[in-house]
Amino acid sequence: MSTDQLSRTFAALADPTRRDLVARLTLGDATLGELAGSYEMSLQAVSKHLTVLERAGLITRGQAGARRPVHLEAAMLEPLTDWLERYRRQAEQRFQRLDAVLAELAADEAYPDTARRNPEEEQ
Amino acid sequence: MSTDQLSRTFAALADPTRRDLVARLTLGDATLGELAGSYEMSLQAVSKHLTVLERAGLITRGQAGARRPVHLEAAMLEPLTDWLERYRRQAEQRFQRLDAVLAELAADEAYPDTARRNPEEEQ
DNA sequence: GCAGTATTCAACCGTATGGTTGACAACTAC
DNA sequence: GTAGTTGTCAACCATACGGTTGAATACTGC
Repeated sequence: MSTDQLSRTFAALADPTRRDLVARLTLGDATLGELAGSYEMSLQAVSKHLTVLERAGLITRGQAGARRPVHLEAAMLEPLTDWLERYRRQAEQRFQRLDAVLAELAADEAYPDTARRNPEEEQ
Repeated sequence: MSTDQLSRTFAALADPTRRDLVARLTLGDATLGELAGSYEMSLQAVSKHLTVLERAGLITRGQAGARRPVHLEAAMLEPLTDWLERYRRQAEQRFQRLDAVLAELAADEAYPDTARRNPEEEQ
């Protein structure tokens, strides 16, 4: 798993326990002990999951004495949606261009004298 | 890395090479050979990355003889944006509710006789 | 059929991941 | 201070991941 920010964040969400932690934290901050109660694994394992989320920037841990409330940094989800939307849109646009090409080919079929343009390869 | 669909898809995108492959494929289908030329790793390694993307449903491989054109299934990006948007929005709403609570506390400060409601814990 | 090209399969290697347990540290409260 | 609670650190283990190389398979074109 590579070390750049986007990779770390995608990787952090590639685990159902960590996604559940994020979902849980949208309802409000919580301590490790509170969170760990919901899972059938050791408290230390949950703490490791939180460390992964922290290194991805998705959470921060407060320092309120012995209790360290975990806080979700939901803004860090945006780069992911940005990336996903960018390429989904780009693929969609290409699909529309392909539709146009096919329509043009159909037109060529109907009027065979029309010049044919190269249908593949964009910048 | 757990085996559910969402986990597989997030995990598939948690690698810069695979994200680059997805980006590349938004421009059009390509064969393994064409794709592998762009990376400083063996053709077999790129093929493994494609297998990961395939198991996540993000690509399909055609069967046109010896050449097997790789096709992006951009629609499979949607469940990810859905998940991200859902929780980003949920966190945002909570933040707005928190703002409301703080405003209310400020009002209580100004008019101390107003009854105080429990500011924490939602469903 | 044969030569060449495109892709996959298999074995292997180093490192990262997700989990465990046990010991330690830090803070709270009496 | 001493106890108790909360969280972290460290060592360890099994398995998965990302890469390599070498061999095998599948198709094309003569």
